[in-house]
Amino acid sequence: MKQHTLFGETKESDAGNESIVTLPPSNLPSFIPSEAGMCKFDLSFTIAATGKDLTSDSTVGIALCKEKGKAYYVPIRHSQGLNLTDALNIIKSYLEDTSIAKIGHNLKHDILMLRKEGVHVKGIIYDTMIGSYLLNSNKPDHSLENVALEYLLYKKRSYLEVIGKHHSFADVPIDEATLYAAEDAELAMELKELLFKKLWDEGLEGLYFNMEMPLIYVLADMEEAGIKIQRDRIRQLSKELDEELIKLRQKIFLLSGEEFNINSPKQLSKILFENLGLKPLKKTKTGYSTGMDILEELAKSHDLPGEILNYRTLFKLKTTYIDTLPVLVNKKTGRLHTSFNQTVTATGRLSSSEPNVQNIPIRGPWGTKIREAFVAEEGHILLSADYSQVELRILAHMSNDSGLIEAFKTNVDVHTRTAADLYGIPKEAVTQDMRRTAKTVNFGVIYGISPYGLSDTLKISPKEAGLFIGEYFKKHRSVQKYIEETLVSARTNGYVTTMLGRKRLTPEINSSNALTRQQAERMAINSPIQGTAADLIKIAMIGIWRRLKERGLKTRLILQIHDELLLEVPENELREVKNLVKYEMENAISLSVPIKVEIGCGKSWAEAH
DNA sequence: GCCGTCACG
DNA sequence: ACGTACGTGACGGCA
Repeated sequence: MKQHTLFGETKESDAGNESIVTLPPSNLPSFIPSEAGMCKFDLSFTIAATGKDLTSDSTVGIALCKEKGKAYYVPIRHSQGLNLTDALNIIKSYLEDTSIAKIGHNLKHDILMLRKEGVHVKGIIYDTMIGSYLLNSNKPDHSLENVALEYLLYKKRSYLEVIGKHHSFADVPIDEATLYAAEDAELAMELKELLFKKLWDEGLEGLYFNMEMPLIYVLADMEEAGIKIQRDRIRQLSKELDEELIKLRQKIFLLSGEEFNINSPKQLSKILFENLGLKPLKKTKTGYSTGMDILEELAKSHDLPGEILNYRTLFKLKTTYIDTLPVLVNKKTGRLHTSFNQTVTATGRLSSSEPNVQNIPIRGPWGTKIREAFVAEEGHILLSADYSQVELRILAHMSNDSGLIEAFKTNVDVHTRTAADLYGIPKEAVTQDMRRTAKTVNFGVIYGISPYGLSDTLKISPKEAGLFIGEYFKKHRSVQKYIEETLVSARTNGYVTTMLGRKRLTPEINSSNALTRQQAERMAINSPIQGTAADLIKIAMIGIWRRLKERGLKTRLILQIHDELLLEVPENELREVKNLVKYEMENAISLSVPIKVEIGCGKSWAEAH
């Protein structure tokens, strides 16, 4: 059989090699693929697409680059060029070959686009976008334009410039298209060399190769899988909400004495603070604040603020979820496909967009109703697995605080224990109110506590808040010491790290502006904790994904919500998958306290969680 | 395009 | 006098 080759290499057939990625069974570092001589060569590639919005995106061509100055453009759906099948066969012979390492910028996107063409990228990958992210997670933009500008001092021509007066990329003359697409592939190849060295210098190579790169495949599968929602159920909710909103509007206008746009904070301010003469409690940049905490306070002296809050709740649920989710259901799959963004957050968490599946309502009756519309496919069950108090457990481990460690080892309620400490009473005497206060303090510690922040949340004076904080640190000297050490290290190194070595730069930590400096200090305290929790669940996701593949199970990971994983499980796999998921999550890394995962199952997300 | 607001962890 | 809890994304209003 004749093999297409672009670079003149000889290609041995590797029939039967079905492995996707093969990495050590658990944890980091150890093994750098192309350095270990596992790959024949590195190949940089990039997809040229029609652009527009993602749903109607279609692949026009693919550029392949083996070394600088040596790149090819394979037209797939270009107005001029190859027959589609021939083109795809050439592409497959490279991108499905596990003995070739692939380089790209935002590979998950390209991998997913190619899957729609029946091309399944396999093997070792290097994503330069994620390289840039690991080097500085504070940057808001890791696009190829930006990264090439920062590291190569190269100003790319904009996509719109290339399209020019043509209708789409498919109509750009093929010579020009080749230059443009090949340039992207070349840039990624150059960036890989440069960023790779920097990652190695900073000790980030383990995180890169053993966590973020494998995770690309996991996230691609999750996005591709999507989740089923019951559209008729949501439409029903929309009708109910409409009726409620109409009633609320009338009530509000009656209380206000006039009609106005309730959604306009400016118009609302006039009603509240001018017409009704209520006391404005806080200012924003543009006027008086009408935020939730303020309206809750004002609700004590007038009926209107409470109704405004009710209105806002329902309006939010309707516009952001009820009316939007059905529109985003994919026509082909009938399911909802989010994007999991791997290079957005400063701490190492994922984010989710279009739609954001990480902020689907859960509280209140409407939260339940909305989550009831997220369901398992026929013959399947949704399984939700939740880390319990994961950030506090991580704090216990990182600070090595004997009190916290003992609390988790003996499985007592940690907030109740903190309450007993704070009030100096036995656990049995702790009231619900005391426990709630202690819970807020525990969260506060993770957020980089301050008397002002705590007083604001607890609605007590900063002085009282300061007493709580003092009492907490008296009982948890190790936590206090840990925080101080973290700050010292941030000040001297200019960054903080997670347990797995993920970095967050802290450029403002020595600022002469106290406000700026204190803000940087809170970030420096919070990031190692939030970031370690992010590392933990990422390792668990890769572990689960591998085990599922190993055992040939049909179960799919569907969603990640920071400390929760949602899986869609065929009924007959449920028992096995429950154990598998719990094990991988609880043993992803080893702490000096147990890691606890709670599992729930059901036909809907509401039932499972 | 920014601001205020609010949904989630 | 100053005055913030950490991390996100999406909406409507308004320049």
